[in-house]
Amino acid sequence: MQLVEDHCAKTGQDCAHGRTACADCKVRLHSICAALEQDELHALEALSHPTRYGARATLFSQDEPADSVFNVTEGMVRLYKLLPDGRRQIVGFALPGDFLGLALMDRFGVSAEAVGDVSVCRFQRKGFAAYIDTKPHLLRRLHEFAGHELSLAQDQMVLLGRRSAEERVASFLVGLRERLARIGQKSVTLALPMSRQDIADFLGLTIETVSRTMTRLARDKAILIVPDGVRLLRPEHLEAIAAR
Amino acid sequence: MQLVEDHCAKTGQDCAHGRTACADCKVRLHSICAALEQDELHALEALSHPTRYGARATLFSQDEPADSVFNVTEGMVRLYKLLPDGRRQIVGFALPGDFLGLALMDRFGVSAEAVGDVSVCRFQRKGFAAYIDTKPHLLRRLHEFAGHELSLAQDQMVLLGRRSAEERVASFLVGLRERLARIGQKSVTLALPMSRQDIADFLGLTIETVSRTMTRLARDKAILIVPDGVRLLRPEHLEAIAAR
DNA sequence: GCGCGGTTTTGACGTGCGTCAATGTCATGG
DNA sequence: CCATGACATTGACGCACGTCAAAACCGCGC
Repeated sequence: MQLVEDHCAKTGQDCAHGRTACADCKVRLHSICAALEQDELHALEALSHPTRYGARATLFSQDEPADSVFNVTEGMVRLYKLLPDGRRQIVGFALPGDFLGLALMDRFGVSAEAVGDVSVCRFQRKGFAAYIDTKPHLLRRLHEFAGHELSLAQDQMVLLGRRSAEERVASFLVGLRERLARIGQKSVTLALPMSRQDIADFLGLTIETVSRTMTRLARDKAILIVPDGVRLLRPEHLEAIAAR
Repeated sequence: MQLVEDHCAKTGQDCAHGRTACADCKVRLHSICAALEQDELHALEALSHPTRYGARATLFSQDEPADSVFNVTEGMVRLYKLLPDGRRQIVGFALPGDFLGLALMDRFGVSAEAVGDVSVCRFQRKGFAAYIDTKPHLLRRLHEFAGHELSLAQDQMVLLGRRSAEERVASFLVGLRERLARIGQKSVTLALPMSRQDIADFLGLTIETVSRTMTRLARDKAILIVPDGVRLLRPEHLEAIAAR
């Protein structure tokens, strides 16, 4: 996943580090931009509709026709499924550089909401697909990306099916840290813009269990709970719990 | 997912119905063969190494280099992940027509074992990739297939994170029935070649809970437990529980 | 038939996490 | 400054599912 670095080295821009979008590359195709030449990037950008969403805004919702594809450029998006009785499972959080609705047919099957304020590049599905058809190597890249997502989903299955509350919370923190590091934020202090309810719905727990578990980790000096986030005091310890 | 039907109508063979492979199509590309012309199918078949595995044989295992791609033609394969302490999560069961190792990079991250006896077409990853590069429409198909798998994985996350034991078992039975129906076995009597331990590890439960839950469903006359399988007596009832 | 090993079922009991409810924290706004 | 409301934490308690252990079942070989 050094792809952005590649691209940035090539263009001399720092679109990877979360500050601004490239002057020549508003679209944040972190995981695939290295496969694209400059003119291809521009072509893709020309197709995109840059859009902003406020906190809690809905990008799309399950069972609705999926006529758009999104590339997140700023902020965080929660992807979730609702059961008829209101139970919710968050199936993922999308960060800058992530694609939404890529590997989809005609329905999403998943809903997406902005966690805080969010910027995206939206594409008409049809136009996007048509462009991709002209760039086979780009399609391969997208396919690899889908494989990566599938692998994350499988890890999440293990977490939900077989791990204790403590292991879930530790994996969550460590996993988030890794993802943030990959897009240029390598701090040991993690921003957690999502609510405890979101974390609980992601980890298959309740608010209370998440809260108690974090308190316990804090008591053990593994983390420090700060406003809107967490500082990892003993990342090795968390990793040990997560890898268990 | 009527694709096999399309292909079979075209070729006049009945490769879809689980009896034999097509005379002209040993490879069972259920989900993609409709995208292929006859000569393309033959080209693909020429690349394949038909292989048989006995019960419990390992097709590949997590952390091992993934140099092959598999197309299941007969039998059932369990895909699972192991935690260091031996806990196991089955992330899926592969049926005839399914691909294994498709959307993968250099490692599988997942292990695969034959449940009973299994036949597959194995491909060298490199050769397979090279062939696919010459057929962009085939790659698109594979990509759609990956999207379908991702969607199944997300459903499984909801199941593991938010559903009761009864809901898990009912969804499992109904889901398996649907998948079997799609490959031509439309009976209300399901073969369950996998052990209770497998079912438990798939559903994030224990053997005992699976057993008790099935017994309860049987007492309620929703199912009838038969040797190595289950007959669905009131599928609507199960579907109601599963959809809940 | 009988014994044997593996799997499944059943029962009695334990516990990790869920539920319910009270309390604390913090931002917002009058 | 206090009132308000949203969210997070904490505590007391309950329950669905896990654990442990004892049958029961089911080929399979002799």
